[in-house]
Amino acid sequence: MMGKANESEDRKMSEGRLDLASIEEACAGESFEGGGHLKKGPWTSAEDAILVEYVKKHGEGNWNAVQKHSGLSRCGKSCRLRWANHLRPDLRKGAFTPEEERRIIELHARMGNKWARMAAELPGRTDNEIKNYWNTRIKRLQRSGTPIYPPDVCLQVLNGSQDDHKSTLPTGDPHHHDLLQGDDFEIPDVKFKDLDLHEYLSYSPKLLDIPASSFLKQGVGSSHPYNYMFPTMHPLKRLRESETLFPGLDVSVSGALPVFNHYVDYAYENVAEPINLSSSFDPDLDTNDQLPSGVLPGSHALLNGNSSSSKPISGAMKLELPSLQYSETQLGSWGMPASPLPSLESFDSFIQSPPTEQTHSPRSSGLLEAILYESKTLKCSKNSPQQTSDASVMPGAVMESSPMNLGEPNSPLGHSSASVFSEYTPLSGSSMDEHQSVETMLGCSIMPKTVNQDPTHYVKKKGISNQRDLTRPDALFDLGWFGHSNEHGSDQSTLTDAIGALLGEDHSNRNK
DNA sequence: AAATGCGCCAACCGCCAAGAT
DNA sequence: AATCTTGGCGGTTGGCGCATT
Repeated sequence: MMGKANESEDRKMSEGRLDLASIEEACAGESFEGGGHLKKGPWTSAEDAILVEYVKKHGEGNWNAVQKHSGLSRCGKSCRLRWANHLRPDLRKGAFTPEEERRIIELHARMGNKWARMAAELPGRTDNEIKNYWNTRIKRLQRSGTPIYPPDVCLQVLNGSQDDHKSTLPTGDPHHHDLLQGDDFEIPDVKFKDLDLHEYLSYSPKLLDIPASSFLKQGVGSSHPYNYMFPTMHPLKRLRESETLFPGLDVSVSGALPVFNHYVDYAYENVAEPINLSSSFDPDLDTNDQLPSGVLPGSHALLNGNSSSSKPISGAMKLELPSLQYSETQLGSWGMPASPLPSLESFDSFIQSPPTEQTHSPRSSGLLEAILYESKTLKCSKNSPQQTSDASVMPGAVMESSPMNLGEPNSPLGHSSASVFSEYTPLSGSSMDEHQSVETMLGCSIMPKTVNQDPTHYVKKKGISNQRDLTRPDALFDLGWFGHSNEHGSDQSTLTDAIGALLGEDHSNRNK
């Protein structure tokens, strides 16, 4: 494009070869120079030269002074971007190497769309570059129906994040940064146990007839280069509200909702009344054709009271479906026995991937998150006296009576859970009133944990909450979802139970 | 050969946080 | 304390070039 046209010249100029004639030309060419009009659009080599010269003289920063000192009719912002993305001498040009690509995948798995932070991990690369790369890659995968994260990356992230977080703990090695280097957040007072994820996932091994560890590990070594387990998650935009949404709430708790952080966000945004949230998996509705019209299978109907549920699944759904690809073929490629796997429908009930065509969207909830979310909510539903569902009954039927499901066909909650989990981006802030609603909605109280007596502690610490990308696959670990037992001593067991129940449920359904 | 679609990527835009005034 | 300025970040746009039809 524009840049391409100037690419060669840009390179030349960025190498420091100034052409004074070009500079004059650039300045002269700006008829509006100094007139308050700032040029936009592609940079010319002459402009680049001016900027390079300016930076040589004055160094980086104070970009708004560029115009004043150099006569360049570009806003400071534009100058900064141009310098950072194209003129910096330490820039590394050219295509990403395979190592870099893998690194990007890993980083994205950990950080989400934190391009700048990712760029910091990739010397010579810019956030824009990475972002572009990722976006095009997403599109490609979207088209091909391939999940985003390779299983080995997922595993690495999962395992690695545990380590990483241990390292971020007060007792951890402060020099161990690895992929989390540059994270400006901490997890204060979060005590990780030597807990193996596999314990959780193997809680109900019968269920899949394979150890849950295999579940995760099967993907490693898959011959499928893009046999990814986790989909791309759209991290919350800036969940600034999160701090105020959960005032005084232990980050390990508020943060321990990564699975449905979008949901929470969403809920805060839209839920006016307390609602009962439980797993909405309805064993009786585990096939699409049995569903009431417009109702998505499983838990996702739960959140579907509205447009999503009322409109045809196809089409719009395509944009919201998880990128987890559960084609039998792919499952097989993960090395997992086909039969022991939960039926597609079963998994779909978790993650709302309609067992229809191979749909794909990188912008969707991940399997692990979905499972955990479901399990968590399931547990919550069991514990919540407000739940209309019998704990012994498969969760999900509840949703039929969910106000958001029945009463508000146009409620935004009608989004599929997948979309809610992964896609929904709040349009505005939320209120404390809504906070209350969500707690109720979740069907279980989110127990505040006084990690820091100052409820604004995390807010003050440059966005401990909002900077942490809760949608990252490892967010669970980051935030102590796994291996973190709060003082209520319930998280771990709760989760374990919930997963067990959930998996068991799934299992039972599979055997139907 | 022309039309169309898609990939790539530079640049812009809006928002936000931090610092300065 | 309020306002302004600056820099940074993430999302989006739009144009060029290539491939396909």
